[in-house]
Amino acid sequence: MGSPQPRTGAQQLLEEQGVRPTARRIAVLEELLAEPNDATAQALHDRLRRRGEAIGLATVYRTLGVLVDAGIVDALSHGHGELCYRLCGEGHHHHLVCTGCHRVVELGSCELDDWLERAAGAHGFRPTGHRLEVQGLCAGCRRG
Amino acid sequence: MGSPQPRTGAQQLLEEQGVRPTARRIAVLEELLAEPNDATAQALHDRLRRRGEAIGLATVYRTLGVLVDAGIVDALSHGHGELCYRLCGEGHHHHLVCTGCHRVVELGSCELDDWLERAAGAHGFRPTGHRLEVQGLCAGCRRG
DNA sequence: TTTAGTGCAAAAGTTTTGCATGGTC
DNA sequence: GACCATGCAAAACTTTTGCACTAAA
Repeated sequence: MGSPQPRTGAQQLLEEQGVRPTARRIAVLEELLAEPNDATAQALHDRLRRRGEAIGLATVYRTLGVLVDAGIVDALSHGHGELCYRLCGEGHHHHLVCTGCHRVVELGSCELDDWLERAAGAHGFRPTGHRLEVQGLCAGCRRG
Repeated sequence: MGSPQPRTGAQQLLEEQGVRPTARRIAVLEELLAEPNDATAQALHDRLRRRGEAIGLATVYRTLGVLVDAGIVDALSHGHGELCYRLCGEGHHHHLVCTGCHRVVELGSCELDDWLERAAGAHGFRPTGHRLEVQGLCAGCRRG
């Protein structure tokens, strides 16, 4: 009874979300757990190969798609051609990206809803979702 | 004195922004002036060809880049692989996109600055810019 | 005439897909 | 054993670049 051997956080996360916890998926998720900021699919693939995982690029893309669908990771588009992926906390939040070092911080509370409801309503819209991305400079980069 | 012949709005807009008003650039800008919402570079190219313009796809991309640099159009990234371009009004604003019909409305006033200053400051960040994209359903699509 | 813009084709880069194979339930 | 996941390679797609040529100041 109980788990005979400890499962990694990654494996547990996958099981909780009803995603089959394969070795590759665990590896991708571990890489994201170790990444405080966001990373492209290509970057994740590089790191996994360097770490010794025999994983294909297509699998990284497929896995990230599965993780996004499961709500485990977020795909951010910074406005260039590629998407960035990032493990996300619970609930609604936004990202604060440092333009100096690319560090990402989550803004937990979102107090936009009331304003949005009014502003969108004035145009006949009912807002169903929104995405806010804030650029800024973190304390370190302001000094540096 | 005065203009001997009326210039199109597009040509005037280019001149005002210090962009050389070539035939191709005028054509691209006219297409954007006629588009109330946003459009991809490929879509604009298609329309221009269909309209009879002998314009290359590369030129459309180059022109859009010039127009974005000049602040005449905005590039929106909806989170897929391609960028959408849209003629923009003056000053700081945000976009309200209908997920039903892809209609875009500009939200003129932005009341986020105070909140942002506080929220970002709590993480040691100084916000330098932000982008808000709101998804919603317009009145027509809610009925339809 | 000198510079900047354009067309075409090729290249670069990211992401997706087809298919045979291997792993998981 | 049935089904899902994966590796590999090829394809699809968006965007950029090189270069010869043309148009604008």
